[in-house]
Amino acid sequence: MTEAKKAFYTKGEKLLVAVDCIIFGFDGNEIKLLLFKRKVEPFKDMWSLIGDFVKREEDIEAAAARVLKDNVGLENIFLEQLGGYGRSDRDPGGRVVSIAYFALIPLKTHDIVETHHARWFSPAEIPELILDHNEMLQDAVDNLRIKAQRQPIGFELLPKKFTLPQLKALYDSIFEKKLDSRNFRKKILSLNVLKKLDEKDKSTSKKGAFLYQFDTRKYKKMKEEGFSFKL
Amino acid sequence: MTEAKKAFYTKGEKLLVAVDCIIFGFDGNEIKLLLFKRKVEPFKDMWSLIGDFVKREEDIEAAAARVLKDNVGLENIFLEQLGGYGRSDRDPGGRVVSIAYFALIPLKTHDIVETHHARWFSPAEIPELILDHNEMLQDAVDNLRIKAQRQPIGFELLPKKFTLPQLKALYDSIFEKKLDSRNFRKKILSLNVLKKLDEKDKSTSKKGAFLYQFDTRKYKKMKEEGFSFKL
DNA sequence: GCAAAAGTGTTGAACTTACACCCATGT
DNA sequence: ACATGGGTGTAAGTTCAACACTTTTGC
Repeated sequence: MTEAKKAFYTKGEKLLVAVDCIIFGFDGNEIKLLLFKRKVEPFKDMWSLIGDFVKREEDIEAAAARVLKDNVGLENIFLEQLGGYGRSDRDPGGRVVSIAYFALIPLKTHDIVETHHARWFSPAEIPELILDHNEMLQDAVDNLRIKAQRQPIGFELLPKKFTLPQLKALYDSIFEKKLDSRNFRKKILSLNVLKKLDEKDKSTSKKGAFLYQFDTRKYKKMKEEGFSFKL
Repeated sequence: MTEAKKAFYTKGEKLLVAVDCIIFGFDGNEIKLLLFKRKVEPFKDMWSLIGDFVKREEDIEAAAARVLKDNVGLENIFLEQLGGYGRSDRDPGGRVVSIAYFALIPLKTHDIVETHHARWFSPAEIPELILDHNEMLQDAVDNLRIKAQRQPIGFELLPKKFTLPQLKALYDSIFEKKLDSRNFRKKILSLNVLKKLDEKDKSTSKKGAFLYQFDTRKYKKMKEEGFSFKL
């Protein structure tokens, strides 16, 4: 391209662009959030979402995936954009526009990541976070609630085999209220995406609860078409 | 801050950040989209969303508001973020991360903006747009449909006084199907946010249709609380 | 045998959908 | 008087919300 043609682009001011990941998990009982101790100034050692700067040749979504891989060791997990945060004074360390992503990671992988730099927090114990990260988190929670009613979204948070009481506990936790177990079963089973297995999980009761799996084909189809799952 | 402390920020690569605005309007009959002829290379003279680069000291939302003010002459209008678009190859002119916003502007102001550089398009005649703008637009339409069911969102598109047939035409257009007029009236009136005026608009029929206004207090309250408005 | 969690149905209320005719007025 | 768009009600079907007891089994 000629210099004249490039003029439009060169007059733009360049800014730092970051991605920040809100990582939700589920311990079988409650939804949890993975937070990290910040390693750099300003706000060193405060709790923070995990993030990084976007590289010049990198798609922003790829940057978010890289952050997850590097810090949690997971690939191919549910990752969806929440939105851009760009108040000019949001980061005293410099002008940074951040794109927030939220990720849902399944139960069994939880134990991998707890170190002195990273910890799972239950909603009640979320501390003050750096910058506008509490705001991002609140937006993510709102988003999750809305999504959970239109897509089988919470399902990304469970291991391959799970029980209905577990699934209900997940929804209870997302909506912060106890759903009616009979109505919940009726609704979830009527979606017709669950396969009942011949196995029971006896870890939480003497009677044991039947394990279920998603019927992947129906599940994907439904996800594409969207659905309404009112609770 | 010391040099050491700044190291984290200086190692980040700076990128151009832009905002692009999807501007919806309503002509009393159909929802419309305002597009602009691009003035610069690459893709000069192709149709495009309107946008600009974010300045170093400018909030991203303020940048979107500025774009609207400069190009459409409107301030204080409904403006909501759609999300960030950041594929590294999305713009052959340079590496630009764009934050898309959508704006809803009311009927009466429509006529202000038509020039040879800007035109209102009906959904059926949307041309090929530059870069990923068609993708942004599709996302905006999806978003609008979802929002229209949870918030009185379409209302931003109407002038202060409007008739129920107009409001129905707006919803028909957003959802691309003819709603049942009796059911529509029942639902919209049961929301209890409309004030019937003693005036009629006779511009579209001999009988004339009663004009309505929003009860601003109730309308705001409902917006805060959210609501479900299934169609 | 008892404690603890899993599992199971019904009923009334609320809401959604489908549907067709009269009204008011300008020409 | 007629053409045009505005306005109105009801009944059937569906969906939602509220509700309590029985089952299984490890201890």
